[in-house]
Amino acid sequence: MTQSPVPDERRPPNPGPKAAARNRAALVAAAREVYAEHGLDAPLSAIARRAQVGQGVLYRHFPDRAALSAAVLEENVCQVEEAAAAEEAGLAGVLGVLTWHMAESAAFIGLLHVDAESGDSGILPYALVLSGRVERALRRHLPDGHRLEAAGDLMLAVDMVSGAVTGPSREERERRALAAWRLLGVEVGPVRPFEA
Amino acid sequence: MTQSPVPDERRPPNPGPKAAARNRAALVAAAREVYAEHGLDAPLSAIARRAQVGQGVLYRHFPDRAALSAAVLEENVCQVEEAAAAEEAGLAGVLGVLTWHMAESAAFIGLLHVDAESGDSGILPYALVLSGRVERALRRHLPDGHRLEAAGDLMLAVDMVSGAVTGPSREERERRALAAWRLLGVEVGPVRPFEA
Amino acid sequence: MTQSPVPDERRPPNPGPKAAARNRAALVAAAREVYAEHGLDAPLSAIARRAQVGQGVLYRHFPDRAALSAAVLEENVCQVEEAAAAEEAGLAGVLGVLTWHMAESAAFIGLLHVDAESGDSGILPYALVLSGRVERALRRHLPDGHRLEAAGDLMLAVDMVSGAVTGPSREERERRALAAWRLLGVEVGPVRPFEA
Amino acid sequence: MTQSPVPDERRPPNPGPKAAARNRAALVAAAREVYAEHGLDAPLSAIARRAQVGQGVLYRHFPDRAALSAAVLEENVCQVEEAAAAEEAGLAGVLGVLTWHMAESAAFIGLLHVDAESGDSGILPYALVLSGRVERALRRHLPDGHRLEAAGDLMLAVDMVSGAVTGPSREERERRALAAWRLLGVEVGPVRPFEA
DNA sequence: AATGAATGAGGATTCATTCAT
DNA sequence: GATGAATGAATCCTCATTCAT
Repeated sequence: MTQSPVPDERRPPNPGPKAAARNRAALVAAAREVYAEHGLDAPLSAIARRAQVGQGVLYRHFPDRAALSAAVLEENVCQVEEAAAAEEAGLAGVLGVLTWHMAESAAFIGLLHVDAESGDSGILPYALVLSGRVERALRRHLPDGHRLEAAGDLMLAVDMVSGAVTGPSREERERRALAAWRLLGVEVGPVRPFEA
Repeated sequence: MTQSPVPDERRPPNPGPKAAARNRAALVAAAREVYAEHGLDAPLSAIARRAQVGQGVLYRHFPDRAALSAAVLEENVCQVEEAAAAEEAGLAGVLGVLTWHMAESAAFIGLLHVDAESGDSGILPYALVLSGRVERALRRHLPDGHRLEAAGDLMLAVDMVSGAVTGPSREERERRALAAWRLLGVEVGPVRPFEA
Repeated sequence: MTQSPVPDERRPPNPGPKAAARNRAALVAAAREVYAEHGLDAPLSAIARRAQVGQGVLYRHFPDRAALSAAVLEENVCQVEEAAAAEEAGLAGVLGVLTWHMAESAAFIGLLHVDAESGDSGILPYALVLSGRVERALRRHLPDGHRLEAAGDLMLAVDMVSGAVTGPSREERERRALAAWRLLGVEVGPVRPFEA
Repeated sequence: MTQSPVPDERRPPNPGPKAAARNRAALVAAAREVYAEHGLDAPLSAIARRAQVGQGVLYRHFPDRAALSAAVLEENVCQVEEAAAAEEAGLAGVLGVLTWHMAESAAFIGLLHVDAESGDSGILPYALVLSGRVERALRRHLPDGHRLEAAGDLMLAVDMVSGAVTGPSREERERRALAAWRLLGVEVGPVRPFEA
């Protein structure tokens, strides 16, 4: 029983390969939104729909669910790295950017925690890599003798804060994140995206 | 021709209403196990199967998924309350019991966080109630001037620790929880269930 | 993202467990028909539809595609065995029944050949068992000195005949099967189902 | 500012119409391999990929799935015809070549049987043509009074043998083909491709 | 003429939920 | 009150086919 789509009198226009890059970007953006609204288990079809793209396109760009989440997270991590690269940024500044992402999107919160939740997850190894990149970005600005200097403490703190960031609204999430950093005795700069 | 009360060997003997309580308990226990293994999204059918009970029984006792999770969490909270009721327990002691539950089960970790993740959730109000009960249990042993004394800080800390408790193994989870409490500058007693 | 079917104001009646046996039979019958019309790769949904049964029921009774095909084939093999068990039947008689099934259904033709075609197939082991049962049924009536007496020749001949049985119509298939047996120098009795 | 005819390194150099023939050949070869490995239902995309060719090229050369299979079969049939054309070849010799192809490729086995299996198939008429060509090639060497001389018997025998050729390995297939010819009382020459 | 991205229908499979027995 | 079968919607994923470049 071979597949045979309807003889197809009327097909939507095929925008051609030019759309490839646009589609990829649209998918990542859509994923970010959908993840934020419905969590990481949102149906892939919803993401494709929001990106105004066929399901097949999603699969072409991201072979599986993990690849898509990874792409979203990757973007966030890049922003943090760029913030760290700006020489004038102090630790507080970089943490501000990091915190902004935490408040912005439930996805970011969840993605750094994949390790525990899913045994099946193919994100795991990649999440570790990203986690390492975040750690390096932060540690670069960590003053000697800082209370999170000991090995492991820095990322544990990040985990703790992101774990505490729950709440239905963006504002509530930001409020909780700041309170969490305060409890840890860490100063955080203005909560904002990098250079936006 | 007398009527023969043969128990109809094709059907299990009707256990009578006595079984009701046993079933409920079996379901909660099964749910706890299944949640720990497969997370909170585990199929309900798996829980019924593990409890050796028909699917209908599950629905009789718990009208929806939320009710079942709530029942599991309820048990944990009770243990914490009992620990707090034991006069000799200090804050550290109660936190030890709380931490034990966090390490024991991924379910417990997740359940106090439902508020943010699920818009559909009917657990929310109940989770708040339980959260309040945990807070009262802890606050009862909170010495004056403790660094978590300010309103909100106590449960925020609990959230932070439980948010940091990720890791595939029980041991790893316990290790992370203790490290998290240490970062918060809070002393924790022996990690153990209440009176076991 | 949990599954949540429409709140469901109107559901078709649930016939209750009584229907289980009827459903299983309906599925096998439907499968036989659909296989005959569309081949072994026919969509399972078509079979469920023809059986007037939900897709889930199909999966409850037959965990995978192979299990369903096996059930169909099993029935055919049983008929051949019963034909062989009837003492008065000679080899020709049993071959007549076997040939009837070959002509009747493309499924039967294909199922004894699964070994080669599909690497993934879970039918394979079961097909071997069934093949053995057919062989024993036939060999029981094989006179000493018959030209197919040597090991392997009997089932090879069956394979050859069933392999030759192609043709869009039942009649064409029967004609070809008989011609094939004749080429092999084997006499075949009346082509008919067992006791029908 | 002269216009620089840099070949635009991002695009493969336009191979010109020369490539057309090469592509066609590559597709047929790829199809042969893929069919052998995955059966006749293998995805067309896999064939295009194996041929190192875009999907569009496949459609340019072969308007549908049937056309591609036909092309593969066509090549086989040509070999048989060439074998028959070599005067010194006896029937046994030609059958040897035919048998080699049967053993070589599951595709060849299947292709002569398309008539029955697929209602949709556009191959059917072409398969008949090819079947006729094979028959003429063989009959040319059929001695008077041969047991397959009667109309229809010759190709029926071919069908029977090819139908019996199942088995996962090339060797197993060859063994079965030879056993089948033996059962039919037909002598077969060395199993080999034509002039290779 | 070649490329390979986009499209979207279709098939497999899983589960929440109902309900006859 | 328990059982567990039936239902079918929803999701995942795969491909045949088209077509802009």
